[in-house]
Amino acid sequence: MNGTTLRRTRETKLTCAMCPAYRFNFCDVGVSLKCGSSASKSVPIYQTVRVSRPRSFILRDVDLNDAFPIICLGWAAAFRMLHDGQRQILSFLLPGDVMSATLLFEPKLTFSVEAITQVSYRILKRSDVRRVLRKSPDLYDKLSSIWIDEKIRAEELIVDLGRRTADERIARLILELAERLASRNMTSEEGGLGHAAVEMDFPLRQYQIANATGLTPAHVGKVLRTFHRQNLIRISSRSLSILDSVAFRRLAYRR
Amino acid sequence: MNGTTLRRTRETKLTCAMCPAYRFNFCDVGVSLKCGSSASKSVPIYQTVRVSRPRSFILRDVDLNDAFPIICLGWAAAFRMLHDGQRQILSFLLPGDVMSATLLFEPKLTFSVEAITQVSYRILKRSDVRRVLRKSPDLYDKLSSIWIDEKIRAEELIVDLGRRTADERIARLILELAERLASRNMTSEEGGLGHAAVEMDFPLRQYQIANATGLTPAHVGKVLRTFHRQNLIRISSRSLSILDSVAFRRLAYRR
DNA sequence: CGGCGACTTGAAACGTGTCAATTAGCGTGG
DNA sequence: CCACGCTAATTGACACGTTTCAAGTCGCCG
Repeated sequence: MNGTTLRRTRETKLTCAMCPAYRFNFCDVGVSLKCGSSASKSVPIYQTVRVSRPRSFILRDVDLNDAFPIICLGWAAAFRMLHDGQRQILSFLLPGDVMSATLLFEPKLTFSVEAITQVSYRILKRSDVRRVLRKSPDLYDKLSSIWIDEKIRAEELIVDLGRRTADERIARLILELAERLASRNMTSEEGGLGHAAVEMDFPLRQYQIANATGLTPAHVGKVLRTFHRQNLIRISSRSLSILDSVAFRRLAYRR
Repeated sequence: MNGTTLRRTRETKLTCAMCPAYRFNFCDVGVSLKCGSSASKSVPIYQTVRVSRPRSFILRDVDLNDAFPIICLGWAAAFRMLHDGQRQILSFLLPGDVMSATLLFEPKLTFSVEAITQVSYRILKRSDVRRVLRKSPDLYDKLSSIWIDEKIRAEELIVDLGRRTADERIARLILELAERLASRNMTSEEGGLGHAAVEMDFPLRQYQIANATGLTPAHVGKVLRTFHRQNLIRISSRSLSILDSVAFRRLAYRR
């Protein structure tokens, strides 16, 4: 049985040691909780690891469960659905991201999460996490950066949707993802001479970009095409390169 | 010296007992911290009370201070400013609202806050609040609802800006404010027979509605006018009535 | 090979923005 | 108390960006 024949969501034998988020040390949650940053001794946290296929749900907003899931591998999208079936993506989730920081406090979700690529994720028990937190409250401060980040990204998305053009929104989305991937060592420099290009995996479909930027798939396609023609970026086979990051950034920040 | 001749921001003798947020018992923060919901004895928290004039800054995003401010009276707006001077309002702040929940964890602001009406607010010392939190960590859960609310409203705004028309955005903003005011007993029923109208203070300028909904002042005016013509709402002298809340709600939620 | 989903492209429609001219409203100062 | 002056609201003509719709291509997987 290989990855592509996975049926639905299922549990695997994947351990933390195999998880890139943990290995590259950007899975702060796991590290904090297991190493017990305070003097308190390590508290055992029950974990399961699951794998979801592309386009399958990972969490539904109606579910009430005792889970605190963290992405180990792959991309996912947190989104809300409207009555008419339209979607608005609130954020893309990358390896090391907690799916929803609010789960620290309430077992309620404010959105659903869907796998974009194949996604493997660990599920900590919410009650375990809360128990650890209660034991060493200084962890609150460490974990607070998680939801502060969530909040900041949400606010930035509000500004994008409220006040920026399609070109700016798309450019900024790409740059945001590039930065988040870079901080995870998930980008590579293609050595151009004057200006090195940055390359990254980019599994997003145009309709997903549209759902994140409040645009139409058709229009996203047109904008990406103009970026391409201007030699700002190159997209091919689920991979994206920022060719002229100076010009691209100027476009995104409108100065 | 009366209220209208206030110069700039200044301190007053206003006490908590005079603050409507406290009196009506919707200032959860003050109540929790002072009553010490847990068994721990009440911890003294240093407070000052200030008054800001309309259109004056209450907090600047560049400030770094040790404050944890709570609105007692009046309306304010949390917003981000773009390079070109444009603004995007992230949320309106009403009596009882904490200005920024992130101040619980970091002395950094992600936005600025400006007074819309005259605003009186209490400033708790951040370090005091944190000390109390450390003493009784069960307060984290009580306070968590504050920033979960913040987050949910941010997400709803994202959906509005990304996926809804001007009419829907404006109608939903009005309904959101009506609900938040109602929960504070700050609305009144104008007894219509079949459908009672809901009336509330509404100090927002059209350009402020525009800055919150990602629209243009001119267009906001046109939409409000159509609402008026359809007898859905009535606006006069800083006061708004929802005349036909059924039809208005249908408009806002597009079914 | 067939079929489906994703992407491309273009024409036309639509919603919202832009701009400018005018009016209304309100606080301030004479 | 009135007049001034600023800010907000109103309105209309027009421009622009984005959507809508439809037709067609491409590539992948079964």
